[in-house]
Amino acid sequence: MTVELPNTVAKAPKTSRGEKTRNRILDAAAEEFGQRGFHEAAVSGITQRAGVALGSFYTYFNSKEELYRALVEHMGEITRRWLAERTAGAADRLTAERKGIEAFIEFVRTHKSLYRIVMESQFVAPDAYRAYYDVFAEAYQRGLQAASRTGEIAPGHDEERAWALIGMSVFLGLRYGVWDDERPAAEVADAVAGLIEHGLAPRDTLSGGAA
Amino acid sequence: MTVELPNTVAKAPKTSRGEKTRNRILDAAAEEFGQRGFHEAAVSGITQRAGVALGSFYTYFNSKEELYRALVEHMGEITRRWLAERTAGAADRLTAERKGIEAFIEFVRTHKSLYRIVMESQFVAPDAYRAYYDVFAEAYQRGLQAASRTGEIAPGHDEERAWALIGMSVFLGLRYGVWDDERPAAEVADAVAGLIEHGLAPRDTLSGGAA
Amino acid sequence: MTVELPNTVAKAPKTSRGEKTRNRILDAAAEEFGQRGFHEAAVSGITQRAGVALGSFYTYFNSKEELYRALVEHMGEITRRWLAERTAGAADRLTAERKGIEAFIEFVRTHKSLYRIVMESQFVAPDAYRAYYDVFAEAYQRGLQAASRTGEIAPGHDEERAWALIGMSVFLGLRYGVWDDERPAAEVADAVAGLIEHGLAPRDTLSGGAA
Amino acid sequence: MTVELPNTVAKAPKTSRGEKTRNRILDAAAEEFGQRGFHEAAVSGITQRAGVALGSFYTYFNSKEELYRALVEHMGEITRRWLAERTAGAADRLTAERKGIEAFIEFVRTHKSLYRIVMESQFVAPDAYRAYYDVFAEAYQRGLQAASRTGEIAPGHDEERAWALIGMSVFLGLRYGVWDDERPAAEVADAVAGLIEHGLAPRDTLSGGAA
DNA sequence: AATGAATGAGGATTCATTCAT
DNA sequence: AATGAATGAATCCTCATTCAT
Repeated sequence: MTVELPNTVAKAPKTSRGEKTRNRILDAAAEEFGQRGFHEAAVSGITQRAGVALGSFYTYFNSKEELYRALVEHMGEITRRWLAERTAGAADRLTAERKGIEAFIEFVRTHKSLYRIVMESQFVAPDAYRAYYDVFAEAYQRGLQAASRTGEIAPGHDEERAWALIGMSVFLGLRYGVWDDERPAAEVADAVAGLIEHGLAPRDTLSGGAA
Repeated sequence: MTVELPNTVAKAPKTSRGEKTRNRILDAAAEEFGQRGFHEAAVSGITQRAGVALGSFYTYFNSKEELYRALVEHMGEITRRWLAERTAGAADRLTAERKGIEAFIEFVRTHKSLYRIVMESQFVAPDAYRAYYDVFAEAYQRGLQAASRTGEIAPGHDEERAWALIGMSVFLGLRYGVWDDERPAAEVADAVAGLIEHGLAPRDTLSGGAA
Repeated sequence: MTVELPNTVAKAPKTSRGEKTRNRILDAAAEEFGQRGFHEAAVSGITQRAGVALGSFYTYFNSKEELYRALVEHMGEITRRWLAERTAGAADRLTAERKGIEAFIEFVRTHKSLYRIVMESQFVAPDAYRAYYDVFAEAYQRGLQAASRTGEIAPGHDEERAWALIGMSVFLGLRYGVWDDERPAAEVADAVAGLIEHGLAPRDTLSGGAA
Repeated sequence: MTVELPNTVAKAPKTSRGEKTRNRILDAAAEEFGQRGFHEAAVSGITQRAGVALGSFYTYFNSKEELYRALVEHMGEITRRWLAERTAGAADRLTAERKGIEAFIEFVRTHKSLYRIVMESQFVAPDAYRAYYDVFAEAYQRGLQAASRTGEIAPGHDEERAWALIGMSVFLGLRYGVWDDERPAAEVADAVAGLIEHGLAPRDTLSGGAA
């Protein structure tokens, strides 16, 4: 894993040797944080995993927390790329929704311990956590707006709908990705497809049920 | 606040004085944990808030974590009671859904710092966290089953639908209860009402949109 | 077990009910101290075993240590009585020595955990520990003096001989009483009988070996 | 004092500076434990004596108890070296016995507070205590066997004799080394020499006393 | 850059003893 | 006498961070 330190590049390496060391620390940190959580994780544990001296940690990062934030931001990019790739070819918005849920569950399963970092960031770096979801919500919202303009989905309050749909994915990811990963992701996505599709679909005047 | 220590009644007070002290500690702990989080919270901080000696903490609780768990379980009860009371009079399932979301957002707002304890328990007492939501999910699932039997909602995979709907509430609660509590809860609930109602409503053969 | 509080009777019970409570505490303390050692033993553990309230401990004893000392002194009496009874009928001093070793090993085995209290007192109440052995040494010394006057044993430095012989018993007791109690005590005593008997016996001019 | 950490080399220093610090802590610990005993001794007391920060203790030792054990094992080596050096030139086994007692008393006097660590280990690290004496007993036993094969001493049960003789030394060391160090050690050894020598010497058929 | 030794604040927990009822 | 609640000093250990080499 190679993490591009985002905006606040605190301590950039200047040699390729340094580059390598920094990356080893980053990888080790992802493991340590993912497996043990922020508070149980120790900087010394990270450097041991990385096979470097304790002091080297502070050559590249200003603090344990700074590295943690970097990891969260990195996860944001990873997540978005994963979802984008897997929902790209969707024929329409509703198909994209189903695919998105499936992809998210698979993402969580594939990055189970990494994903833990994101979840825990709510209590370690709350602003990073919020930023993680805000980015999604905004993109989601734009997607819904576009789809409702084209009539693919019913018009509605897109911000709230975006958060609601994100919440669905997150909890399905928790339940069927983190806690129980037996059930095929597609099956889970299919199980809620009706809920989402009818929930979003344009209302037909003749539509039954909820007026 | 009076917390009935659940199963593992570790150290029950035997006098009314003890009862009072234990409750003072419980209240203080809820504040301390809610405001500072589990790791920042100090037992000494709790006892200071409670106005009792440090040692008194251990007269009633075996550890900081045990008390934390007790609080999470207590929150489960509080939450269920709150929601039950506020969705009780709903005319039908779909109304109940909308009311449930509204009520949950209000709950979060009302118990903002307490609710933090629940969320953080995912990383402090993961089993307690899971139990918190499992109880909801089971009840939710039963509710959906009943409603689909009576034809109030479309039949479907109730377990997955339950988790999806819980996720919606949780994230709306996070977004509009914890992070931003300006927007009237009813307004938020209304904003997603269509999504839920059409999503769950019995399908009409003539219904347009999602096939 | 009933311990007569020795000289420093701190808090004597005045009723027969009090008498009973004090004795229950004493018995419980012997168990707790014997099994867990002075530092691991807790006053609350003692009172729990005794089935009385924590506070009652201080109705009868001024401190944890005071009780401990009482127990050590009590053990002195027990030990002496045990040995006296078992060496009483000895035909002569040398027989008494062998019997004494056997009896001591058996004593240690019979009171294994109680005996621990004596040993540990060296670090908890050093004066009590010393007193325990001083009493033995003095009696031993008098015995040796008498025996050497009657010619039963060779004359010698009785104080040093007394301590040497006590040391033998104590270590045989530790090795074959506390650590390993399989070997019949009589066998162990027999195994060192020659050492003691020849060591103490009157020297014959024709005696070989050590001049 | 330089202690070679035995088997479980937990945290070996990698620089000479570290080596020095570890040794300072070791020396300070020997003082603190020797003077105050294991339970009264505080890690902070040790580091203060050593003139290092509290945390440095844990740079080299995993726990208070681990260091204590290291000290006990170290004492085993010291004791054996001391005795070996001082009994080396003995003309025969019986002389060696007398010299051994004298040397042991002197050892105890010279390392009075260190020796306390060994004695107390019975209640802090019982296995280390037992190992301390087991090593002696085995060597002692081998020595007795060899001597009885050459006819220097009477044949007999060497294991039991070894423990008996160790017990003698230990108690003479306690009485005349720890509690009272006025009497010249040689005098004490001489006082029990007859006991040991006649006790061990080969039996002459004409020997009087004990048949 | 890299190393690893040194630091010391911080915090949970224990438990003998006191005291009010 | 008996109870058990209340106290708070005491102590071990962790670990992020700094610094000298």
